[in-house]
Amino acid sequence: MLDIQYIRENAEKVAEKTKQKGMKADIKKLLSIDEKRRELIQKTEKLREQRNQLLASKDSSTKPTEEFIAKGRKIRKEIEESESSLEVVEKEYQDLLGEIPNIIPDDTPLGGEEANIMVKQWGEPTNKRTIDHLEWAENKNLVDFERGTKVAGNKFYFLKGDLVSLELALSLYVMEIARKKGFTPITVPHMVNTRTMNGTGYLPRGEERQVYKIEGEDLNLIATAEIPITGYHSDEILDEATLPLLYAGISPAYRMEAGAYGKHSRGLYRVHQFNKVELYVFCLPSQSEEWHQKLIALEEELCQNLNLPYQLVRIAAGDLGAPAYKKFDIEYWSPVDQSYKELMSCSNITDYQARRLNIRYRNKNNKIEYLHTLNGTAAAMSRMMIAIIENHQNDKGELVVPEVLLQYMGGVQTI
RNA sequence: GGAGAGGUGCCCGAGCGGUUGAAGGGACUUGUCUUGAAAACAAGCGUGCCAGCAAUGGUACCGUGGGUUCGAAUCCCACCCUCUCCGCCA
Repeated sequence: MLDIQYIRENAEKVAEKTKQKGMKADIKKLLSIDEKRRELIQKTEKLREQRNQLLASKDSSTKPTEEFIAKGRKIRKEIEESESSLEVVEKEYQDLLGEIPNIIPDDTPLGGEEANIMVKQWGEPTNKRTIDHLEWAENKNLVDFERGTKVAGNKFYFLKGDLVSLELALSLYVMEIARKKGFTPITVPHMVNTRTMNGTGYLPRGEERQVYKIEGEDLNLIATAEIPITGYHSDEILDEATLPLLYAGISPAYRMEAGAYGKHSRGLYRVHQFNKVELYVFCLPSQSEEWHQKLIALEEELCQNLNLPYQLVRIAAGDLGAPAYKKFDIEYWSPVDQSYKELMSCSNITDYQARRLNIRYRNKNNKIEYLHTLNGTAAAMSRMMIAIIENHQNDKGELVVPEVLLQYMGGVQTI
C-alpha cells in the first residue's frame, strides 16, 4: 500500500510506475473516490459533533425531555445515513488503494523479463554437460514423483535416502551462516489468515491466486516464510533502538503454480512444495538500500561457498511483483541447459508491506513512522539441490558433496 | 471438543448507561533538589482519521463485528482470543 498523501501529490509518477510494472490501477478513480470519501468524513463528523454537543448541553441528573429525545433521534438518523454512504465509499477506496503497486526507482530497467540486466557473474560456467537432476536422482532412487502424484497429485514428490541428508545438511549449513551474521533463526506457522496473506501482497482469492486455501477456515498455506515473518510484527510500534530486526525463517513453501507447466518445470525445478530458508529484515527506511546490498552479498557468499557458478541479475520493471521496489535474482549456471536459471531472489519492499500490516517504529524524536522490510532467499532446497547435482558430478556420475556441507552429512562424501 | 473465568492505554488495574480518552499505581520524558546517582517533589506522557502553513480544532477507538438507546467501555447477540479444569493427542 502506498501513502494516499503521496499518491495525491505524485499522481502522474505513480501512474507511470504502475504502467512500467505492467499493472493496471485507476489512479484517477482513486483520487476522485478519495475526495468523495473526505467529503463524507467531514459531513459525518460534523453530524457527530452536533450530537455530542447536544448531549453535552444536558444535565445528566435530569431525565431527557421529549424534545431532547426527538432532536437526538433526528441527528442519529442523519448520522446513520451519512455513515452508510461513507462505508460504501470507504470500501471502494480501500480496494482501489490496495491495488496500487509499490513504486520503483528511476534506474529500474524497463520492459519485461527480457529487460533484466546482468550485473555480475561468478565462477566458471562449464560447457561439459552433466546428467539432468531428475534422471540422476530417479536412477539412484532418490526422488519419486510417480508416487508423489499417486499420493497428492502432479508435481508432488518424495525425496529419499542421501538426498534427504543433503537437504538437511543444506538447511543446517545455511541457518548456521545466517545465525553467524546476526539473523535470529525462526520457525513459523505454515498457515496464515487472509489478512496476513493479503498484507504481504499474496492473493488468496481471485484469478491470480497463487496460494492454497484451507477449506472452511480462514487459513492459507504459506508460499514462503516471508509471509508469517512479515505478520510477526504487524500492528506493532517498535523502538528504533531495536532495529534492524533480522530473521532467518525456515519453512516449507506451498505454491499452486497454476498454468506454469511446461516452461522450466522439469523435475524439482517447479513443484508445489519445497523447503526453504528465508532471510528477512525489518529496518529504518534510511537503511533499506544498505541492507539490500548486504542480503545480496550474503546470498552470493552462500553460492560461492557451495561453489555454484552464478550471475546476479537486476529485475526489470515488468518482471516485478506489486510489493517490490527493487529486486535482484541470483541465477545458477545449469550445465544441463547451458544457461543460467533462477535460484534465489532478494527484494527491497520499502514500506509497502509495513503499511498494509501496520508495522511502525518510534524514532528518536518520538515520531512514529512505517519501517522498511526486505526479504531474500537463503536457500530454496529443491532448486539448490538441482544446482548442486548439476554442478558437482564427477566422471562416474556421482555427486561430490560440497565441502562446507560435509560436517552435516554423517560421513557421506559422494552420492 | 466440553465446562468455568476473563479480554480496558507501554505494563498492572479501576470503572459496569451520561460529567470517561478513560481513576489510581508502575514505567518513561522533562524540571527542582544532589558532586553524581537514588529518593522526594512538580509537570508531561496513546493511536488513527479529517480540516489547517501552523498553533490548534473536530472525530473515532476500552478483543472484533452487529444491535438496543437521545446517549454505550458499561446493556443484548454473534464471533475471536487468553487462562483454569476435563477429554483427545505427537
